[in-house]
Amino acid sequence: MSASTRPPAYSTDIVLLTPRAGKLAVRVRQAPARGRGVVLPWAVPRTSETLVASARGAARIAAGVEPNWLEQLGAFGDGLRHPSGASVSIAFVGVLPNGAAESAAAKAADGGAWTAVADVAALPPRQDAMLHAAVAAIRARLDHSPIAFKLLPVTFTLSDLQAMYELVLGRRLHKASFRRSLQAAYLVEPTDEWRSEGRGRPAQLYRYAPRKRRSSRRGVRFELLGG
Amino acid sequence: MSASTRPPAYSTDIVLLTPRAGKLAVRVRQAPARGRGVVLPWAVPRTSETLVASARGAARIAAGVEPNWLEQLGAFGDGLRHPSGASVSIAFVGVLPNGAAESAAAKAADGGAWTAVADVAALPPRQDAMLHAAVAAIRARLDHSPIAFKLLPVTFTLSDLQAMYELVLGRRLHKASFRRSLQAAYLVEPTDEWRSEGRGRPAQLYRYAPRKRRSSRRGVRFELLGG
DNA sequence: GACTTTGGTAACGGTTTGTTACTAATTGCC
DNA sequence: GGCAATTAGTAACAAACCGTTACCAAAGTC
Repeated sequence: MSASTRPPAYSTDIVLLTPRAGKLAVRVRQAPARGRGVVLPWAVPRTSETLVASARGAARIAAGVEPNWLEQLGAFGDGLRHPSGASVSIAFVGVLPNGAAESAAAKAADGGAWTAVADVAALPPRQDAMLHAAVAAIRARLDHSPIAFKLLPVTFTLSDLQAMYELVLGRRLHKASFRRSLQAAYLVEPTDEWRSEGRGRPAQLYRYAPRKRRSSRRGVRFELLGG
Repeated sequence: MSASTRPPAYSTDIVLLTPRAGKLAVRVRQAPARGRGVVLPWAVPRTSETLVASARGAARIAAGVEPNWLEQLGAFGDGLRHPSGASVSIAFVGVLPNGAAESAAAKAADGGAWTAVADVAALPPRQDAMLHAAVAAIRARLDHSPIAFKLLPVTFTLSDLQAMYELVLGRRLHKASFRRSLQAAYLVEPTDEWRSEGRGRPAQLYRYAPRKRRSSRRGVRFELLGG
């Protein structure tokens, strides 16, 4: 990894996301050399190591914890510059629940920070593509993978859950419709606990507890835009 | 690539798919060495070359044509054996329209063949994972990407189109619902031509001609199964 | 107690969609 | 020619879905 050695064949990079102050935040650290840019955490996998394990390790070093949910985004390369000098980088996206980042901050080994996705400045081109791909990926898989639940603590209110969906999707949802769909999906179960947040009626806490249900068997949707 | 040289750092592999006799067929060729297994086309990208270009090249060599639609599936590795010996392989999925494979058969440089996906035997483990990922990917993106249209000739009947959707999805669709959804999506336009296939009323030929339309803005769906 | 704020649900109405049934145009057979 | 068979294409009904409005509940604040 030092500047004198030959660049590695490939790197594993991780886009770590967590909710923070009502926005999606990503883990970055100062670019090692010149400039005031930032970089995503990355590693060069050992030959004995799987790709996911390498990405997990990069996350642990960067943020002090391993992500709650992790998925490969694909291989990025093709002329876009990368800090490692590797010709190809395999990107992962990982998510952390709300407070996990703070409580593990002491264990974080790099001098990095969590930054709102919109405020990230001057990422190397290849990692910039990864960040956009990561946001698009969690948006696309939000209703097929339990991403929203992995961004929340184990218990949460239905308003919390809806806010998380709105945060990832970037648009408002209607309360009644959201809850009706949620009920039909048998994804959550109520706990005995209630949470009072100052003003307003206390909200019941739920936990993620998916039950098997018959698959939908719908017709086709034709959601494509064109081209 | 010869057995005496050091294995490459990574390879690009391509899952080429085309409809054939009412089933999805994939391009494979005989495994180079021992055994009666088959392998997917793959290449070692030159350093000056992008990943897609390398995958396109592998497709051109294997099938004589470049795919009509191409998308990266991701990086595969992690202990699964691969004929190249590379520790990581970047997989692509590409599709060809109905007759394109036959008309370009002369230009195919390897002694490969098109085999129904269900009949493929003894693929190396890593490539077996790629094949499954490829089928899952085109199924998942079928209503967001024009995959079905790229599996068909430029003009086609609506029954052809529905049959292609059924082929990829692996289940039957209802004619009236399918056409109603298609009409609402403004994806096709009729040509002046009609095709008579022997018995039955002739069918009008259509072409893919997507127009811009307002995005749907629906609520969430909660399609996930659990876990 | 009245007002505000947040949680939670009922119910109306328009839209979507699975399904059945029908019409249209051709070929093959008597 | 006449009629069954076959494939294309559409109309229309009924149920499910879903966006929306409205309402009630339980807490804090004045």
